[in-house]
Amino acid sequence: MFQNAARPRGRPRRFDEAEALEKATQVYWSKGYDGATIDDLVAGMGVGRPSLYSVFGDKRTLFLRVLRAYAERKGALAAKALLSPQSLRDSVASFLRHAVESATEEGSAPGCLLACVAPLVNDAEVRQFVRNAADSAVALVERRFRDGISAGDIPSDFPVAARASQTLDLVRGLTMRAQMGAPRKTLLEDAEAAADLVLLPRGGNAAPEP
Amino acid sequence: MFQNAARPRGRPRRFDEAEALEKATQVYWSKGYDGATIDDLVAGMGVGRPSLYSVFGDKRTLFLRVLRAYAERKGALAAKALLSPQSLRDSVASFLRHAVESATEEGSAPGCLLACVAPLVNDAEVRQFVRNAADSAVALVERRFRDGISAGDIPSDFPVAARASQTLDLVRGLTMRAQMGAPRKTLLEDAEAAADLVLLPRGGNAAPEP
DNA sequence: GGCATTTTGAAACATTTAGTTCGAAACTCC
DNA sequence: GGAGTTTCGAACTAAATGTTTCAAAATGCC
Repeated sequence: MFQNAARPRGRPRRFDEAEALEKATQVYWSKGYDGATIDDLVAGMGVGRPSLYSVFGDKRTLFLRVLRAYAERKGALAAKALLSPQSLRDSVASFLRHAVESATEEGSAPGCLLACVAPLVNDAEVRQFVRNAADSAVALVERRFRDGISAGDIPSDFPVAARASQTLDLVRGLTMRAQMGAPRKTLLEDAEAAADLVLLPRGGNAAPEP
Repeated sequence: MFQNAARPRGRPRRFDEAEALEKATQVYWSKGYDGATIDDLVAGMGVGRPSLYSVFGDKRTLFLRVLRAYAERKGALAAKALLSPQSLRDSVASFLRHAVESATEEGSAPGCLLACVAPLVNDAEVRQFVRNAADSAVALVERRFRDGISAGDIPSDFPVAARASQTLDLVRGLTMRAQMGAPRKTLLEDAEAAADLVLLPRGGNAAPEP
């Protein structure tokens, strides 16, 4: 009555797969890939060791699943933060603010799994994934800048590509400071300032006031 | 005749302490703190295991020594890059360029020990050290900005504190991209653009052309 | 040359780690 | 209720890891 999907045949699982993956995210996030032991994961996920291996594969495979789920979830939130607001300035500020809030969320380790811990993992597939995620992020910001040009929020000679990658560099900087323990309040103020900076008109020209 | 310092009494060391520390830097840098095993260090440093322990202490102590030496060396180079040029724009560009060059140096792992691997080490002393290094760096840039105001390179209402921390956030972003495998050429171009960005006059005002 | 002193290399040690095995438990289907 | 299927918990294994021990080697001092 409660589940429309037919219940599988054998003994039912004691854990929820998505929930366990979320818990695994926290473990990897707070301890790093090498620093997280299987015991840490077993304890943090609330899953027996054999279940961990049979359901999620080995440590590396689990990390990849964690990373993919994390990137999908956080990527969607970041895109929403960037694309929801009307004005470009609000979009960029919201994007940066979201990054800071996510990196300073209580209950999670500070920083960012994708930005701070994954790049350090010595694995070709992980590194490729991180690169792709970074490329997607800058492409997203670039698109928003182009829409801002169409909407007249910024001049048509706005250096879209450069400012997009600078926006992401600033996000990385804020995220790393979050991991280093910088307080959320400071970082939120800096996020606002960063939004102002990347939207500044090119040097040497007067700023148009639309 | 060769050494003015009296030679110590016992069997002479087969390795140079500073050189071994440099090699250890490379090992920690490329493999991370948890990822670097004592075997890696012994192999990379060209030092026997007992010598490693008797001279450098345990793994954690060695990492702290490595980190301190690294920060001192790289900090001096960064300060030189920032303070040598005459014009402010050259200073900032040189600072950013130096960061990129250091993070993409061949023969070393990409990225930065202090920016990419140390913050992930789960140790209070390491984290404190990283925080202090970050604070020193932003203070250095702030000072350069203030000198730039005195020299008339930038207007007196230039937001020194904000732009200094943004400069360092951009450095962090560039460094992380280096670690992710971004090519040096791209990063050097982006470093120039970053220097232009952080020196842009405040929005809404025309840029003074001195 | 012999003695004190320091470093070295190889091996040993205790612990931790990633990954597996296996019987018992919990469920569905008949 | 019993057969078949899947998961669970605990113990196990083999390898890796951080650290130490110890005798032999290399030096200075007398």
